[in-house]
Amino acid sequence: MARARKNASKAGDRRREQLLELGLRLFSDRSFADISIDDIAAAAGISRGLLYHYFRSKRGFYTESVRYAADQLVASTDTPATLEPEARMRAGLAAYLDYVERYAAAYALLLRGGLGVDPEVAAILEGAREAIVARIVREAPELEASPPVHAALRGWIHLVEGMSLDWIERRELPRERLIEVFMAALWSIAEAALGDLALAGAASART
Amino acid sequence: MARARKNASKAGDRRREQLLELGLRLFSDRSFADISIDDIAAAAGISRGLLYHYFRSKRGFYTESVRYAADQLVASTDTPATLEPEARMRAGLAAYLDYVERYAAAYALLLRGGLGVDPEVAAILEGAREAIVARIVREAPELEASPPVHAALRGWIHLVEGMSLDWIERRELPRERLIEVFMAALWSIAEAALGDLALAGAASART
DNA sequence: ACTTTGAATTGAATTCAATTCAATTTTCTG
DNA sequence: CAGAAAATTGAATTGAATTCAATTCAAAGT
Repeated sequence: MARARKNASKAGDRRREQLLELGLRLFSDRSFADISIDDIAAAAGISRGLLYHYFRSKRGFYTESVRYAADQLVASTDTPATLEPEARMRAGLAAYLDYVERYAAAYALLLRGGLGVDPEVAAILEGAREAIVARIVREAPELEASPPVHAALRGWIHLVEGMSLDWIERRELPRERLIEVFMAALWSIAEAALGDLALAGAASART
Repeated sequence: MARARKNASKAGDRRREQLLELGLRLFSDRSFADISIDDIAAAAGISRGLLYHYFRSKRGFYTESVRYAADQLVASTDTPATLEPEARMRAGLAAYLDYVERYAAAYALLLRGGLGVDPEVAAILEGAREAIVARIVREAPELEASPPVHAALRGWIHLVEGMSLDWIERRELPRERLIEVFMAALWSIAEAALGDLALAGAASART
């Protein structure tokens, strides 16, 4: 029975995941309100009721789809610890844009959730941002972990998110330039948040 | 009858506006889904049906509340044309933060699309951003209206929005420093978007 | 003052979609 | 194979949004 449970649960997990991937696609095409449980069930080729076996509610399904995308994103931007801080930062941004490009729909879903939405979705997004901020602070020796730096980094992430979203829609900047914008903004924002010269050494050192 | 029409319509508009203000308050406390038409009607002291006299639907009511807040925000950040460009920019940001502080709830509502963010709400936000970008370009002589500059400015607005939202919740930075961060970020982002030295003169001139 | 007209207002009736649940089938294990 | 647990279904329920026919109200013209 132990194995049964385990197998069953493994099969169940796979199915769950397939459903979440479907959710990603559906919710990035049409809005939450425009999609009914029946639509989802039909698209998945299962019954209405089975969806409730896997997910608490329609909203729960949406929430989990968002969480799924957020986890993917955070995981896919992890970078090798062997790189120098600045190179590592660039590598992280490149990986971020890779994700944005490859899973444009999932990324849009994630951010279309908006800056807030319902508390649970907001918490998921906040968690993803916090994970990225924590990683940057851990990796960038010249940024001390003070509240101003945190505020600056969170702001910077909003910039990255907003410009990335625009980028997949309009392609107004070449990819490399976009990364340059992110790098330049990161330093100037952190510097300004701390006060005039606190980071001057580090900032000019990088040039 | 001409006067009757006009009066009637004027009274109707006033009422509509009161309802929208109520909507602003309600929707920033609880989420769209958590508030029923009956809740709204009860809070307004009117009947369910009358709400449908003034607004197409529950969603329509929400959408118009958002539009109302967006218009307020854009209007309240207009600045006197008599100021020098940089001072004008600072004045605009100060006005922006004034709005954010005074109408924190409305501001939060604005940036929270709502579950799944329907296209109409997204369009309202996009429109508000575009209005602000257009104003900045019009007022800042050193920014030519090229696609890269537009992309940079839209990104910068996301930064401003995100940090402002954080700011009212956590107050990690003093107001003046926040404005400094915005100013510093604006130049470095625009500069980086254009390419290495295009704005160098203007950027250092401001210091 | 009186009638007409259209807007404001109501609440009961309808509709539509989410959720629940008891029953059935499938899948695994001993 | 028996029998338990999980997967799966669809009919029944529920709750909230929307519609609408009826009523009140306020202003305008006569």
